[in-house]
Amino acid sequence: MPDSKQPDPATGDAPRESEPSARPGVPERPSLEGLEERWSAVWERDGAYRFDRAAVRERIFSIDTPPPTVSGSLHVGHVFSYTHTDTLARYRRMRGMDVFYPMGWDDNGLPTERRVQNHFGVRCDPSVPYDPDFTPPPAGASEGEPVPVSRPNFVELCLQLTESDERAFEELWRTLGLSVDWSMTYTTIGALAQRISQASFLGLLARGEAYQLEAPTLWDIDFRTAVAQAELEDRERPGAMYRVRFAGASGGADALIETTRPELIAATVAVLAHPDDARHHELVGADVLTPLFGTRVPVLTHPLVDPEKGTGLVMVSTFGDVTDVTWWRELDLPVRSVLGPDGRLQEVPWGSPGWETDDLERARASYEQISGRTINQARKRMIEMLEQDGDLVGEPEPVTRAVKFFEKGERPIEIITSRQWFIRTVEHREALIERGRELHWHPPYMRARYEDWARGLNGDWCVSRQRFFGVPFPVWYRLDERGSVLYDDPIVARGERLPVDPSTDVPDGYEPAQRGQPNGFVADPDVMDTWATSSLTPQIAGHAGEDDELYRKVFPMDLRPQAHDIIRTWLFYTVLRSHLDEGVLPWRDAAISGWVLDPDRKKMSKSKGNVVTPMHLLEEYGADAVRYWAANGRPGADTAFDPQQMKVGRRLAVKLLNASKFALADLPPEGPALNHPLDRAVIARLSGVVREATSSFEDYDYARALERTEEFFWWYCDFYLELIKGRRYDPDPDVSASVSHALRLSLSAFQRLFAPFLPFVSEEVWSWWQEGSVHRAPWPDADELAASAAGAHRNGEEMALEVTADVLREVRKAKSQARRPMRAPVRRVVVRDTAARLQALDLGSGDLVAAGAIELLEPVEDDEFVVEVELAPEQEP
RNA sequence: GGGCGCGUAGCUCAGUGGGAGAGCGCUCGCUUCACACGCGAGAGGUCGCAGGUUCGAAACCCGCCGCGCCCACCA
Repeated sequence: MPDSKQPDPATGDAPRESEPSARPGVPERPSLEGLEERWSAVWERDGAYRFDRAAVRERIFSIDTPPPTVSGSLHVGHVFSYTHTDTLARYRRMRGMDVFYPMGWDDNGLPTERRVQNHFGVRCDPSVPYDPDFTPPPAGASEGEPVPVSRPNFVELCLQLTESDERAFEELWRTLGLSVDWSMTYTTIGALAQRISQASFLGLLARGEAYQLEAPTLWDIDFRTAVAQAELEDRERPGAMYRVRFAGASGGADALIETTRPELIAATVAVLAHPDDARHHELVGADVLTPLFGTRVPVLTHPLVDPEKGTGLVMVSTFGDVTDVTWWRELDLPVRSVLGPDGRLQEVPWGSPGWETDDLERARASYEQISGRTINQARKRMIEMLEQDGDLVGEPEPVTRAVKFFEKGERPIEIITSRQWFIRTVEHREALIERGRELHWHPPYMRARYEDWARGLNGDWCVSRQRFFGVPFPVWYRLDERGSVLYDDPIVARGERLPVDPSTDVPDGYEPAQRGQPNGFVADPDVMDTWATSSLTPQIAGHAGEDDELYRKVFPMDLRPQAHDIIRTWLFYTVLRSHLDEGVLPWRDAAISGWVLDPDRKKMSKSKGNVVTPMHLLEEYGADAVRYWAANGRPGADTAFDPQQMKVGRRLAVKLLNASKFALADLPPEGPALNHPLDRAVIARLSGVVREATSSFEDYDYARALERTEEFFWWYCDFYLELIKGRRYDPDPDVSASVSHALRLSLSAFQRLFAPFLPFVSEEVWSWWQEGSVHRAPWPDADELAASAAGAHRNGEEMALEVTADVLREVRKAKSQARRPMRAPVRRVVVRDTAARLQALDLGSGDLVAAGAIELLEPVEDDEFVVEVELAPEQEP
């Protein structure tokens, strides 16, 4: 409860009655309840975190915030890493920087599509015409087949759903106290992001850095879209190794190969051995026949073949895995494609060119058995047929192997030939590695992940996706007089028209009626990989091409914060785009966060069902407490989810409330200088802590800054505040003046040191006695504090504080062991110690005898520190 | 198979050349004039294992073991 009659703690003056003070004074019973709501409203009202675009570049600190994927809800892992960034932002702001800290929402892409399909029970069908009056079926109502809707209708549903998610996300971030400038928010599906993505793409196309190619592509058979190497992950899957006989053609020797994919025998184009493998020398150069189909395939050699595996012979099919693609390319083999985009075996023209066979009837009959079936069904049937024909040799051997999956997919990736857009990556590999070395990594070892990834790239970045909710490619194709698509010379949109949707917009010089007609045009049907947009977040956030004055002030950015799992995607691609478009690194520093692990040290993920949602944590422990837990996670280190740490954080916040109340409520007037040794000593130590916290923050190590501050703060409360109580309440203003001064200095520093971590409680205690927001206050100055405490070290005063605390600890121990209260009087304390320490003790003995209720303090010179405590006899009740 | 990280008290983790630490948990005590959302005290460790460098190693070097992550040509 604010008390307007009490003296103003900052000045000691009585508040002016006529002018209601902005400073409410120290409340009777300070509390954490409701601080989030109260202060976030004030910060919003005052624009506390508003970016000031008038600032000069040197005073700007710009942050390339990760736009969280808008699909469902944020989890505690987001809270973790976004808190790390926020502490850094708040530190820089207090250092006087104008912090550019926008938020983005990554709403475009597959996760949203999937969510919309499930939520509304619809499916996108681009052949359906747009229905302007379409209303979706009520959520959960559709039991049966999903309703086909047009692409524009589908996109509308996506926008509708993401918008409500984004409101919920913003609400959570505000409750957590992220100091973002909410007037700068962007989305990856918005017009700005679309324009920048399309403009960048057209630039790359004009410079030959983007190209279109019909080639074997990583393909997800469920989503029916191409995916990129960076989106693959390995999953262990049980399988079996089959040994299969390929009969020698024209009476030659048989070849025994081993494969896990017998369903691809019809797609086999060669059998390979290692060039040095003597076992197969006579076979090399001959032809063998595929079992069941009788296709002639050559036996060739290639150094990648591992002679140790199986028989040393391997079949090459188009395409079973990425190695097949290498062999196919390097040995210039033909394509025999059996797998369709839907993951079923497709019709094959046996007997026509490329599908010649020594036994046409048998080939057709065999293929009849698997045509139209799924991969698993075809595999099963093939094994049965091979077994019947005696071409399956021995027993299949069960194996567990790593299979590549699209990270969001449910069935293994296949490789299917299709026309896709690519951005050149491989030829820039060395330059990109060099960019990675220019970047300052926190922690430094994270750079290895970047370099490993860059070195391991085996193809250019496939950026086209056969999906709907994304940024379309701004191109059309001409149709010839027969209506065939002419891919080689796309019509590109003019820059002023961007963003365009080629499926509804019409290219210059054409009429809408010419769409799909002979001599007319068609739209490129694809959208961009979501990373193709989010790799441009620095440009999007900075409004490149739209507000170049702003862009020049914030780009290249100062900081990219993100988690380590997306170094190969988000970080790598952003470096690539900036390198290709601007020829610079997109940021100077990268701060890499770890993951939140569940208590069993497993990664939290939706599929494991161990995800913790954060809102109830914020409600139960308070935002500051949750932030405290997060800020304890070292940069880059995976950290266990631990509500216990949140309780500790809450304790710390309460302690700051109470210590501030003790120090500031009815504080006597301060003197001009610190004239007591212990006051100078504590400020000298505080100066060291500020120095350490500052250098930790400069090194992006928020966790160390917090740890050092916290450690000293608890010590300060337990020892210094106890020691000075006598002088604090002394009615003689000459006695209390120095301690009053020290309390102001120290509390002011503590409140500011904690502000990046505990923004709500820090603002609360700051508001009791200071003008303005603590988050706009200058970061404590170690040199200034050291100057206030000048001479403390030289005069042995720091030692005085140390020895005084040592003795107080011994006195407390004696009382505790005697099971007496801490205020129990002590008749006599004998302190044995070195002369230097006894001399120092003398400087603090006044506070010591008061705090310990000591009647007689007796120093005795000795080599070893020993304290003898003689308690006064217990009084009878 | 390669790379990176980690291994310190029951738990979570600091500590990078000289004394083995913190918080939580546990035990005991204390209505103390900021705080019982508190205060004080205590028990608890072969610093993964083995070797080396050094006057001295939890720390530096070599090897091994275990855990995690990333990557790989995964047939």
